[in-house]
Amino acid sequence: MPKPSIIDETGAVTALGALAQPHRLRVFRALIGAGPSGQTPGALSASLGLAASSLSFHLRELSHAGLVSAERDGRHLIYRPAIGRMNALLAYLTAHCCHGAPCDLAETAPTPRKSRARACTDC
Amino acid sequence: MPKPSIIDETGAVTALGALAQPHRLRVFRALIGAGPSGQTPGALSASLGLAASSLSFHLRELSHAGLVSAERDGRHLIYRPAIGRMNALLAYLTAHCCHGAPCDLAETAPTPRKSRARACTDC
DNA sequence: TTGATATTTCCAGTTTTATTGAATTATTAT
DNA sequence: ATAATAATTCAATAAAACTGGAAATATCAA
Repeated sequence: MPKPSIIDETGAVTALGALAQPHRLRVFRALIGAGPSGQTPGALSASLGLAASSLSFHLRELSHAGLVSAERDGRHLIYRPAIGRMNALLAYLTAHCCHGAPCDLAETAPTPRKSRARACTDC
Repeated sequence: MPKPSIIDETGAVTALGALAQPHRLRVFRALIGAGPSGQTPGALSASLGLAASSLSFHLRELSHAGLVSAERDGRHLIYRPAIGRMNALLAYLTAHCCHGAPCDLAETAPTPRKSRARACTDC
């Protein structure tokens, strides 16, 4: 189970910024699609049509935001999505920015009897 | 009930970018906190300590992303959060960027019997 | 109409992002 | 050792974002 960490405002801004770029969102989605086995920059570069140096720049942004991790395997690097971090971002947005309706999925799910998370933690 | 619209990749990038700035995230959160009655730029400017022109710039970004709406009331403008759009963004991220665990809140909720939304719609 | 208030638009300056090719580092194979 | 592969870092540049003051716009009040 991915670590259920929490993210603070600064972290949320950084993570949002990391995803707020067409190429980077594609890279991240590709890694999500790849699953736990991850993908190498070479493969991403080929499938997304990005210059190696440009891709490297974007991977660094994602990594800095904590949304991906990298591990060396021989002369390859393997990048993997940090799902726990993504969930933390979603949880932050749901808690602080989504008054009234946590998220569409939860909306159709039956309300848990115990403590349904309040929409906006601040107010 | 806020319109359950959907958002495409471009829209998601724009919305993410709108929230990926400290001042704008604060502005948006303040509007969420204000609820349906909204807030005027003057009030936001005062409470957040932003220059009027700077705030106006940020409100335009949020508005352009569809995350807030504005209505004139006398010589005031009233900005309100577009919760439906925010939910659409959350839904997009959950569907496309959150393999394995839709979101922390849903995680603790009982799984609906019918069709639990697949984690990643693409893959 | 004149004046005051609320807000946006315009503008100039600064900072941050993104892109590309060349150089560099790391690893493997011969 | 040498060459080849995988990826990053560096440097230069172009484009976009952010800021704050001044000017413009819209509305209300006297």
